[in-house]
Amino acid sequence: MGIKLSRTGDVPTQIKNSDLVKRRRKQIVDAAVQLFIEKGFHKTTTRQIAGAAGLSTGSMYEYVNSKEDILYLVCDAIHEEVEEAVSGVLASAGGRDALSRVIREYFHVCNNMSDHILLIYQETQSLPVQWRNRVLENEVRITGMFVRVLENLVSSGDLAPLDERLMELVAHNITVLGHMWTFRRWFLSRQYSIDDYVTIQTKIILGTCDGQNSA
Amino acid sequence: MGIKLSRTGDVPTQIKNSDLVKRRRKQIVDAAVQLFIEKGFHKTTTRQIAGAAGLSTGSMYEYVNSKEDILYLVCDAIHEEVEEAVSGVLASAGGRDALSRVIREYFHVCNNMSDHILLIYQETQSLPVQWRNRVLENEVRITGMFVRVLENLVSSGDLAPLDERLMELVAHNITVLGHMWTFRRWFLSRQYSIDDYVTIQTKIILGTCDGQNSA
Amino acid sequence: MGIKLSRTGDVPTQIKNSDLVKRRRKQIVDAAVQLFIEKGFHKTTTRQIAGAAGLSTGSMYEYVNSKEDILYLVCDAIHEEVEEAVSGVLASAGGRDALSRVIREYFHVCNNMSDHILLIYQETQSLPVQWRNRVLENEVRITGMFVRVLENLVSSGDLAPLDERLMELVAHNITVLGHMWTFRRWFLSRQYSIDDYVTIQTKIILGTCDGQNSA
Amino acid sequence: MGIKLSRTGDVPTQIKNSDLVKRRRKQIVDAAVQLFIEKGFHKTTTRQIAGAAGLSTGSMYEYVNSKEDILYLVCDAIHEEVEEAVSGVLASAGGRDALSRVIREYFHVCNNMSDHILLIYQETQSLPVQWRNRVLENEVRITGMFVRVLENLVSSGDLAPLDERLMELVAHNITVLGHMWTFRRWFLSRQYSIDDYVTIQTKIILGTCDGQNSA
DNA sequence: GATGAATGAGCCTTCATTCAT
DNA sequence: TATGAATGAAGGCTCATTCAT
Repeated sequence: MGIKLSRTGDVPTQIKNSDLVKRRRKQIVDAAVQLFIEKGFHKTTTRQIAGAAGLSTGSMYEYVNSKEDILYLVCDAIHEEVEEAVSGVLASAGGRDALSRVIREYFHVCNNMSDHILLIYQETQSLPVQWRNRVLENEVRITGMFVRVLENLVSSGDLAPLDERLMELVAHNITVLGHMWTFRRWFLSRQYSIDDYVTIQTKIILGTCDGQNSA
Repeated sequence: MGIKLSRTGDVPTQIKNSDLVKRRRKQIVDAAVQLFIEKGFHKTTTRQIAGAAGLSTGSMYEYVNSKEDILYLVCDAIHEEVEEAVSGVLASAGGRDALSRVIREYFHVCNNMSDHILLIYQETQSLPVQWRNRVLENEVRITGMFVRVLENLVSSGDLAPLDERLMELVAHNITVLGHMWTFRRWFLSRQYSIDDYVTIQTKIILGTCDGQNSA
Repeated sequence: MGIKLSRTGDVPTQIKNSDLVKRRRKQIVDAAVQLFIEKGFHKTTTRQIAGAAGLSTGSMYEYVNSKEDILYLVCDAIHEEVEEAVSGVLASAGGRDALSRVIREYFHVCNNMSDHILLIYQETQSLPVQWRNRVLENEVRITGMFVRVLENLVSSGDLAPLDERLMELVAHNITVLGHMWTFRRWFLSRQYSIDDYVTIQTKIILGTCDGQNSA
Repeated sequence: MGIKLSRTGDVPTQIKNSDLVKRRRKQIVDAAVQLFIEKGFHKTTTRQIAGAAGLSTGSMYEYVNSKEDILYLVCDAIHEEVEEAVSGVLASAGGRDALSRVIREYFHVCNNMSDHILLIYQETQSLPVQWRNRVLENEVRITGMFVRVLENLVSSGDLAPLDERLMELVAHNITVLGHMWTFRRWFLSRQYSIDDYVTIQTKIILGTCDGQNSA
């Protein structure tokens, strides 16, 4: 978890200087994220991306082999950001209310990265299979972080023992309930602020753990 | 709820015979659903759709004004099918275990219509705003059905009184937890059968209701 | 000149009843003229014409063989209308001021049928050669009417003898100067009313005749 | 008048090298003029234009945004050519017979550019409004050149004083009588050579000026 | 390493015309 | 006669990618 393994190394390049590659790819990804969010992957042209990234079309194609490459890079960057944000809290997570704090933090990340998360839901399908799988794995790795939080809490006694499978599912639920805010915010926000949402869902999730306890 | 209001009447046509319109559109939608699922909206061509529907391109465009029309028709048909399936159970839903039964049914619908539900998550964005909104409304109408189930249970005494807002959120959770199976099945199914999934999530959801009670 | 030879008889039909043909074709032409003026020949569809004419597409094609047929019928109808209007004045044309009266009348016809005349300038080219020629002949036949007026005036002594070729050219000038009002009205009308225009151009044309006299 | 202001700068491009733009657009316009004259705007395909211009379709669209752009470029080029030709004579126009010389020159331009002038009469309507207006303005600017010739002649005493409005109308008449040769040449040329035409019309026009004098 | 012009396959859509009913 | 659904060739335009400079 401490290892931040940038998987983007797997996207091959024409360029030798690897620092330059990193720098240019950042430009590309930053530009692309915005554009993909605004107009979607298919309605964004490579020209627009290159332009927004401050590169010529030709140049861009020396740091990237296809438009799909860019999409992968984008998805990866998004996941990395989510992961990083979450792992920040995890570091300091301990004690009774660790779970609530992690949930709160994570849901706020989801709130802030709404568009990015939606992007992944919508465009992952456009990726070549291999990369689609990579993105899906990223997705479950994030869930894995929650599993570990739960495990720690149980082992520290801060949480009553939980069935292994249940624990995993609870982690998935946390993940997806965070996402839910991103695709239903347009509706939910009529009645709930993000804080309301966090509060209630937290109760529900914790209730799950407790309730299950007594079941 | 009993009224099956086909909203597709809003998509205008060149053809006068409205029975024919219904028939041809079914051909079109049936063809398109498959193709969209296989290759995505953008990688499916109108010629492919027309061909698969057994129509000439020209003919197809007498029943539809654009490729986007087709996408809308597809989304609408999917929602209609989901709604219909769910409302089937609702009719006979009563008594203590009504909620479990509805959940089970709904989750099975999600399981069966996995690809269709994914399709909606992925392609709704490609719709013109007005129709995108229509599709989103369909989405919450389905959630509304669960709200009503909960209300009925509470009012019949089969469920302990629930805060109004909580009830709504529970309904959303049910909806989205059903969807979760569609986008995480590739992973979850390694450890859970759909029935396992139903069982555990049902417990969690019911726990929510009970647990909340005691909170 | 007295003979109103409807040249439209040359456009063949499927239908026997020739009165019906005449009636239906009138519907078609009336509809088409408006549409062609509004949107031009190419941007008007046969469907629109049929619709506006109160016929089904199929029906229309029983009175007409092609879209070009319709254009020809339209051009012909316009010319017939112009011709008729002009020949009305001719009948009563005599005496010193006959020429001014004819000019005034004709220019007012041009003013009223501005759009129609423009239509002919713009779309004649889209006609099959044979019909294009027919339309061009119509055009010169109208000019011929002015030639005859001049001849009559000369032979009645109301106009000084004019060189034959000059006379013909004057007739063409009258015709085209009438048209000029239609394509330059947008500009000319800033400074001249149609009546100003008539007055001045008449002077110029008459001056031509007189001036030429003394030359 | 000495300033040749190419208005085509208003048509935007993807290409940065503006010399190249000029060169390629010349290829495009040259090809298009021929094709439009031969078959008309609507029956010419963009592929044909690109082909005749020695470009790929894609390439052509880097220099132009639509087929209508091409039509505008064509109309503009034609007007520029006419203007240039006429302004050539104007430069050396002075003395008694200046007007005749200008008329002769202009009518010969019309004779040589017959097809081009017809093209403008026929296809201007297919232009988006804004450009249509531009073309119409070009048209009156050319007329303006004749107005100025007349003014000079009057002020130099080579022509008797003329009413301002009359002068303007005479200029329009010159312009349109030149055009007349283009749309009626098919008929007129049976009896008049272009030189005959020039001679007679010149007399008529000059007669106008003189005759009007005495009126 | 960078640039940006060139490419051309392919897409969505239109519409004049026909023909079975 | 009248209807209107069906046809399919063709058209305008886009855009990911390449490559000469």
